[in-house]
Amino acid sequence: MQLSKHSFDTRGLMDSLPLNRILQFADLDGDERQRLSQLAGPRVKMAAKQVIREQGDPVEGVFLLRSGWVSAFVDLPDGTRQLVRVHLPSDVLGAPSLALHVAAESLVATTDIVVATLSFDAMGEIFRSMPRVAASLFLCANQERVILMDRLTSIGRTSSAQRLAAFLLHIHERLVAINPRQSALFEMPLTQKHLGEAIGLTTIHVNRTFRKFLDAGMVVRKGRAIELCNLPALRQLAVAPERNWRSDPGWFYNRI
Amino acid sequence: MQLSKHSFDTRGLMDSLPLNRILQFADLDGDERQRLSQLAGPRVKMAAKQVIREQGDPVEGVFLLRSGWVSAFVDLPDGTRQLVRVHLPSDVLGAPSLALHVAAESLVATTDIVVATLSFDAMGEIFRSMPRVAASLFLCANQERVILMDRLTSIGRTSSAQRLAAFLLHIHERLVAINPRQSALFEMPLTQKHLGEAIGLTTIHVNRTFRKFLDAGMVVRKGRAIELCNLPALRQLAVAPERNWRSDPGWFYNRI
DNA sequence: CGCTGTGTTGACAGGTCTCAATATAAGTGG
DNA sequence: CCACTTATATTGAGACCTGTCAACACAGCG
Repeated sequence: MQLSKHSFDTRGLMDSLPLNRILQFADLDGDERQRLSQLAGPRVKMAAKQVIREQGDPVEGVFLLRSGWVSAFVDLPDGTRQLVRVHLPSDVLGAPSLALHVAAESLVATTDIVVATLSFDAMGEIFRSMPRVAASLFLCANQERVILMDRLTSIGRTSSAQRLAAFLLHIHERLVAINPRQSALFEMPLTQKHLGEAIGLTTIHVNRTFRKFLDAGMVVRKGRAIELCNLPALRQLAVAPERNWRSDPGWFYNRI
Repeated sequence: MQLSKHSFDTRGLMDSLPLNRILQFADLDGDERQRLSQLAGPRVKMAAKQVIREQGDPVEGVFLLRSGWVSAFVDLPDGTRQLVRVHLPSDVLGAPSLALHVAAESLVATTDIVVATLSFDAMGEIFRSMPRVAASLFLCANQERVILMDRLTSIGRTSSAQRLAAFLLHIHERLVAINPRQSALFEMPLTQKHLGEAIGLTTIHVNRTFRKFLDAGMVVRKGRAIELCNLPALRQLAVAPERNWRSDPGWFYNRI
């Protein structure tokens, strides 16, 4: 990992990780959370646009995003790239590449971020002695698959306006999952170039499509933030099926 | 699951499952394989076009594909659908929906198939007492994420010919992974409609694109089979990055 | 034998991309 | 704080790729 000059280590019990994402399917007990936090490496600050790990780099573990946004790209030889995932705080980064020797995706800080590392040894420890945490990671990976499947469907089967609406709604829903009091107004650090790379359109066409949303009053821009003013209309436009993630603790963990 | 009238139960030690996919990252010992086979439910035969589990159906576990091809679709309200995954023998089916109450994808038999079930209880047992098998499932899930990311990149950033080439090559590579002696000639049970649903094109455009491959001699059709006659040309056309899956047993399992 | 699913082809419409240019905002160094 | 540079956003015109509509051939199958 490229270390920022501002990087520093504050590992310790008081320095608990944001585990919202891993804990979403069921509560882990205090001991499990504490051990998980202890397994994480030092937290590292990085500036926006810094590269956490580039496609082709050797895989030495995964990362836990403590704060900020990270974009995962698949780079193509011609210089274009596909934004395959926008990561928000508490996300596990880079796990897909665990199946590979070298990273399949480039992880790029979209905002200033703080990340911690989870080494192979830490992963091994989790699977060896923390089966409920292992199951949580497994479920998160499968949740990511559903999200990728929905993105694939959006890009493969729907128009530019539908794609953009679905993507903006998806980001909003994820922010709500992190903070239930999140309103429809949120900071949007992704540029229109990012949006195009995410939904399979050119920057120019994203601009035209986004402009239609603005003109229609469905979205309003306020500085670097946007407000989704007409969620029902956006939802109707974006035909994406609703996904209700499991949150009933007993369903799976009781069996472990 | 919809039971075929031909379904029958042959669970038993002699009835070992095809575990190529789960074993790909590392060898499990005989005891682990045996217990895994015992955990699986009865094997069930189903005819082509039968639905294993439909989008919206309650999730009660996952499936192990013993033989045949299965397609996973995300269905849209307007009747169109995205083919998000082609499953081959030894694949785990339906795992993405573990994170949900109801299935995110429809699993449809593309050929006549034989599947076995893996219940929640079986999954719990795996995570509780077979950590190396759990890790294998986790790695498979992450491998699937890479594959989905590559499909997303293909659809989002490349032309119709590039998409079709990448998809045909992907199928071929997976067949080779199952059978290293697999030649470039293989049965293709997917219709052009399937292909279009997989790579985000209309059937008609798939036909035109495929025809160009035929006219160029890159692909030859032999009955229900096709032969990829010019793999280098197809690979150059499909800009998809090559993914070399880990197969060094020690890297992760030694830590468990 | 008709039926249904699949493959094939042409003409045309439409959505998205490309190219070019400009405006606006953000970042940087003096 | 300003001048400069860079990144991002915006707009128009035209080309190209892909989709739509319509029609027909062909095969498998009951």
